[in-house]
Amino acid sequence: LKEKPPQHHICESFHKASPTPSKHVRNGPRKVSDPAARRLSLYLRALEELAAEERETVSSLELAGRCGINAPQLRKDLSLFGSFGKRGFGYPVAELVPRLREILGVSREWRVVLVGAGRIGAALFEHGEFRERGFLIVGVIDRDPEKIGRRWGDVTIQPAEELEGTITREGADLAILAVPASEAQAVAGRVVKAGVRAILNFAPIRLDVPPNVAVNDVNIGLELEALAFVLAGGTEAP
Amino acid sequence: LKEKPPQHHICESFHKASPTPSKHVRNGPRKVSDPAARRLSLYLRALEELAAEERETVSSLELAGRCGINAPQLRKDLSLFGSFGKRGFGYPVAELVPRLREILGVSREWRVVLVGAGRIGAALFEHGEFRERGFLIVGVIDRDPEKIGRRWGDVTIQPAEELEGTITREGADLAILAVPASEAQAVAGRVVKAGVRAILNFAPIRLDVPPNVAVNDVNIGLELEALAFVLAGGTEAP
DNA sequence: GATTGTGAATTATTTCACAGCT
DNA sequence: AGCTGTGAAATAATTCACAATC
Repeated sequence: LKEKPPQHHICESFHKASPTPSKHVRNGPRKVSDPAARRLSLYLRALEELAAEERETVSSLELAGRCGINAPQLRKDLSLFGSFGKRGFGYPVAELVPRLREILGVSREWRVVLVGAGRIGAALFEHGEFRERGFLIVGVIDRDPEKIGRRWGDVTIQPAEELEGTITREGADLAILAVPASEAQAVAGRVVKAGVRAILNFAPIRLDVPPNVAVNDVNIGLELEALAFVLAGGTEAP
Repeated sequence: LKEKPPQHHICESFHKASPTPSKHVRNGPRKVSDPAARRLSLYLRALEELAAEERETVSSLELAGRCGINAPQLRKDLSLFGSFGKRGFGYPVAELVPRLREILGVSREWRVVLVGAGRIGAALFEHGEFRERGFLIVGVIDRDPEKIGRRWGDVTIQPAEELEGTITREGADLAILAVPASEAQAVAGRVVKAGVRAILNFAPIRLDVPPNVAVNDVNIGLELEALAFVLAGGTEAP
């Protein structure tokens, strides 16, 4: 039995390659850690709220406070991508929003194929937030003959055989896997072969994918267990 | 505007207090980091599979491989709680499963109140995995008059006013918040006041709760954005 | 006067390497 | 011989502190 060295899940694929940090060549992003990247999403959301409130500037202290982060952390995170703030004033909200959108890759539209039209799939489909944020569901796949052919919004549920066809025809960039654990690995293999390079996986198993594919797991059971662990006092001394 | 120092979300509440690590007093758990705690859930799941396959022992190498973790990491994680393995043989599957269940706090039943009977709430309710793992939904709350009074399995959907009553009557330990972002903070305040000490939050906002309450966020939009960031090449040099 | 940007210090987490059992 | 348990080393992430700037 061999050790499994290449980690394809997102935490690992975030900081790949280069052991030399190649520091501070301002203007132009460098290696960004996974936690930092996730915090950027929080900042963007908070900034969008501020923009809606017509706020012109915001200090690192206030923005960080809204995100539950501390101020130096936020400043450091943003400084990875440039100097957006004005000393003495804070960050210009209206300018920073599009810059962050650009950095996070949400200034363009992403085409998503949803595999699995069960409860979770349906909940995700209805979740309007995606569309707002530029994630467009261009195909829904299910193997249940009852569901095939039904229309969800603009798309018609396709049978499993149409998975690859839908991905290539619609040019899907991203797949959401809302299928049973027993099928998830097989589906992952197929979507990858069809050209998808990022997967949001709701099945509670580790997907084995090539190193150039990013996987993000949403494991609700694990989240509950983490809470049980805290409630049970697992973090404390006996 | 003041800095927000106390972080109640789970990542922070995991490693609270004690700056002195008070090291290796074997037999009895010590401070456990958030990532380590989450890995324990992965190990448990893999071990349960192995138990189902009637495997007697498993090496750190194989178990770690199945979880996408490396072997020394796994050994170190387990060693935080004791010495479960036999040198030269590996870990005894049948013994380790209940020990890990105990450590993770999933050997007992946890009583859960589900707030929000919309798409996400319904998907969660149907998600049989919870019950298997000891999370029993003892109450469902919604404010939609259409839904109030409907029966979901053994429970009847209660109106919003019944939130506190349900929590105390049913002795709920844990709340799942599947409500719109605009209501999440208010609901969080109420469940905490009613005695809940752990929250699984699906609303894309940061909940402000007292420091003795654990919050775990499931933020699907953020997960998608993290994938977009990788697809857009955000982690790489220009 | 306020607030950013960032090297340096600190703290946390992971990995290594090997002694110690079975 | 094989594999665990664990200090020590290495790496990563966060926080601090303060000079630079508006």
